[in-house]
Amino acid sequence: MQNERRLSVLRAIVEDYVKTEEPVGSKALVERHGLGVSPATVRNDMAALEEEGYITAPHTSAGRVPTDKGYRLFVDRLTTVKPMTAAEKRAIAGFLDGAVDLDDVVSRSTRLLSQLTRQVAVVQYPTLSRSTVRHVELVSLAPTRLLLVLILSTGRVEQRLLEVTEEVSEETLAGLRTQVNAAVDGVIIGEACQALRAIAQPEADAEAPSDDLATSIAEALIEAMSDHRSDERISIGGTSNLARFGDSFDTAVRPLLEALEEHVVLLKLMGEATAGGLVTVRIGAEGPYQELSQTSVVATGYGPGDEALATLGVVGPTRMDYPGSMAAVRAVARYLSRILDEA
Amino acid sequence: MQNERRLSVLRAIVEDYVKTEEPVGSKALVERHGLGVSPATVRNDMAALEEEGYITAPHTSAGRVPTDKGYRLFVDRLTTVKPMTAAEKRAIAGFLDGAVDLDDVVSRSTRLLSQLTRQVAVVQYPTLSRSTVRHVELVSLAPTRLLLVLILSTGRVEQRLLEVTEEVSEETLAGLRTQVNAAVDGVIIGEACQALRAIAQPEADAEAPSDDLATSIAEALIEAMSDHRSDERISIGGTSNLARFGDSFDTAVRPLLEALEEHVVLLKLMGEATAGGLVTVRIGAEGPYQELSQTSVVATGYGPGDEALATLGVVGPTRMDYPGSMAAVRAVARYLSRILDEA
DNA sequence: ATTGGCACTCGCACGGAATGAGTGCCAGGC
DNA sequence: GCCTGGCACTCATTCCGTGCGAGTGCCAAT
Repeated sequence: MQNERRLSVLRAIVEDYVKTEEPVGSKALVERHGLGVSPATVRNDMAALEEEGYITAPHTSAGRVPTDKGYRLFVDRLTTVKPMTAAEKRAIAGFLDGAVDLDDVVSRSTRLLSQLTRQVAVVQYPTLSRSTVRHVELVSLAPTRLLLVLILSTGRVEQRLLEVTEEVSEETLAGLRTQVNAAVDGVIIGEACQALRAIAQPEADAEAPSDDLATSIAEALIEAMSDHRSDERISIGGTSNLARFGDSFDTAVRPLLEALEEHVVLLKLMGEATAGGLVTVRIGAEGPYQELSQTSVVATGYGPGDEALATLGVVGPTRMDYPGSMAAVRAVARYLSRILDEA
Repeated sequence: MQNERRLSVLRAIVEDYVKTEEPVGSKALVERHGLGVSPATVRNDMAALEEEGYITAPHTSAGRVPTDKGYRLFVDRLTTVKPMTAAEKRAIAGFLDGAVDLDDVVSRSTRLLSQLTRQVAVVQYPTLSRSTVRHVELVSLAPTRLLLVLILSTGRVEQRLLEVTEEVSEETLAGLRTQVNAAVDGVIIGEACQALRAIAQPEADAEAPSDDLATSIAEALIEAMSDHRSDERISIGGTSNLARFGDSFDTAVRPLLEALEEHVVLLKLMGEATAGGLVTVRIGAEGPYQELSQTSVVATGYGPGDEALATLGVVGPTRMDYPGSMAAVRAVARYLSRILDEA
């Protein structure tokens, strides 16, 4: 693939097809785009492109449609992420600024992203694993019932109810509270778990105030920290945008709807978080799920300080406005990261 | 509508139509159901039923289809909610018992309900308004940054970050903590707000420790308590079940998908919470939303002690298995209420 | 290398006929 | 009086056959 014009032709085909949703022919191409050659020339180029597998003809007498390989080349080499307009930037900032807590931030981001791209938006809640512990609070609700509150640097709050066998006095609790906080405050999750394990199994230390109690508290906290469920929590929005693809319902929409229910699949699909403005694009059958051979994923990582705590992105049919989606995904991830920075 | 057999015919039509998704004719009716009469007789009854508006014929030479009015009569008089089997009950209990916190309970209920009914399930988070305050915790994260944690009797936990201008000492905070908790512990939300307002505006009381601080804390708590967002929080699941209705995509599925994004609309649709085993059924155009003339809602209230704190139910096309859906909705609401009772 | 010309290929939309499920009505039987 | 078998009728759906047109592939000319 060296020829310069051929690339332009491919670009034009992708752009036209995404816009019109119909196979595009040689004549329409030269009219709509200003490539100063005749349809016949374009036909030659198209034949070559088809030969190389970048486009395909649904049937003999129809125009051409990009293949997955064609889309891939398009996003890799033929497109530069167009920056958002100032107005869009303002809209994003304004929309996200009103958020009151982490849940709200995530749900607003989801709505925003789905509206910007008119696709289905997926936002993963910030992962626990790399965040740090900000505070642990122990509250006694009833004589034998405790509430553990775990506050993380991302703003996420996990709580656990804990029934204990013996009554717990306020003093004991206060002691434990300071002990636990001394051990884990400001510490990264993984190490905090280590520290808690040490508390849970006081190796013949005589100074442990109330072994059973400390042990069960520590275990509950460890469980809360390593809870898989939290890694899997995601927010989905804009499902109704799928209505635009009422045609190809069985091949494209149905499998996607099913995948959206399978959060685990979805997360795998979004892939590893890659922060720092790098947007990953997964096109069609480029993954292990052949049911999703018609859907693409545009995703990126986000998190405070360019550290990718979680992923966010949009999913939709392969026939998608990639430059627009990539720009929106990148912009939202950037603002979201900034908000987490401040918090 | 007096004739006994006519009612049987209507019931048979509804059951058959729901099962086969096709207009049902007189011949098929007498074959599949054991009504011991000839097709001709059934035809007469059908003509009468059509006259009265309970069924309609899509076109001259097709079978009959129930109208909304027909479904209405069916659910009101022709069906007894069939109890769940023992196995189903066990499955429900087992599935809901593993939940670790309120979020988990709600999301499990959603999944459960959508799997039982093969419809889209909607579960509203327990409303704040009628629940009581169990505990308020004030945590200082940084010298000028506080975290307020509000724990309610339903197990719901709301948190708010609060920036203050002056540094707050641990002692001041402890004093405020006891003061606030003394005022609101165990008190129903509405009254707790009253009590907090009293704290927020200490009417020339000299003993207030730090007016500004107390005021802003109280205000943040009031805001958290009366936050509309929480009343609107709902969990949706089983969207992929809509795929079964790939036909009638534009008339049924698309409007429903759109309604599912509009949580406010959805909540209005679910209607007033009616607890105590009473299941409400809204059929087709029986509401203000003409876009949803093809969708029905089966809902009920739930909450601890038969007090309806929130609603839960399923939405789907009017052609729905009403007895099954009603039974599932009732069963899940019952178990969910029981769990909230225990918590 | 590009271009105009031209024959060719198919998918699709349109129209008419055949099909058949289902109805409405009527006259006769229990 | 209600039920039943028979019969003519309706009309959506299906199946072909045809014409049309968009679009291609190739070739000869520039």
